[in-house]
Amino acid sequence: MRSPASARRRRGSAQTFERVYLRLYDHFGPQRWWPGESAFEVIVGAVLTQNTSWKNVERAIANLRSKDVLAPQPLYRLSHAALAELIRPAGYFRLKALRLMNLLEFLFTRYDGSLRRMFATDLSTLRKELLSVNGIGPETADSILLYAGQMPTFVVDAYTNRVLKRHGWIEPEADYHQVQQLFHSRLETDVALFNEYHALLVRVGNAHCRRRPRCEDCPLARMLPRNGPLDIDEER
DNA sequence: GACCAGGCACATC
DNA sequence: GATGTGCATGGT
Repeated sequence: MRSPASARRRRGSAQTFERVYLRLYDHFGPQRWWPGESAFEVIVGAVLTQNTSWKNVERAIANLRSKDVLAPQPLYRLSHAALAELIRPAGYFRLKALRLMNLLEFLFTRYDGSLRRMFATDLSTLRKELLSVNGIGPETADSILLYAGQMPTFVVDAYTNRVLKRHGWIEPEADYHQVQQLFHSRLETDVALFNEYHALLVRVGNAHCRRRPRCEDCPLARMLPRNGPLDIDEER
């Protein structure tokens, strides 16, 4: 645990993170994430988007919707082969069909197929449970918790990492937990803030930090420390 | 034709 | 514990 004095000395204050957020919000406006019409659609999208562009995920979700199976019960009744065929455009379709089946199996055996019951569980417990499902890793679990369950956990994805690393805010080898801790320690625990902040990082990552090693022309240029990565607190 | 995209599990050392 | 590999479609 840090003393108040050392907390004041750490690089990258809560105020810095607020300034970054406001800069992004002013520049891009509200992102209104997650792009999905229901909590269940968010969950399915979170699995389908693993290492896959969102455009391809949209095709797969459109297939599910056209067959009227974009809900727990109907999706659970599909065979692996039928589900795989519908989600083919999202890539890794056999693997993702299996992962969705694993998740549905969990939802029905543990929570009787009820998302309301599942999200009534406390955050820490449910996160552990989701991580125990084969095919659900930290990013997918946190996306489900935040964007489908409205639970306050920060999502770290390829965009988050890209933006932070390109601007030198974090060490290149920082892992998922460390990056998440950085946000948890600097931000108020607030679902709407976590939601919008992550969505804005994706937006700026798409617009500016994609291929260039440094992003001199992006809204975040020169906003953060020139002298090395930020300190990561180990406890929240 | 190479490279990339909103990961994750598993094998191997 | 660290590193490498398979999984697959569609856009640039």
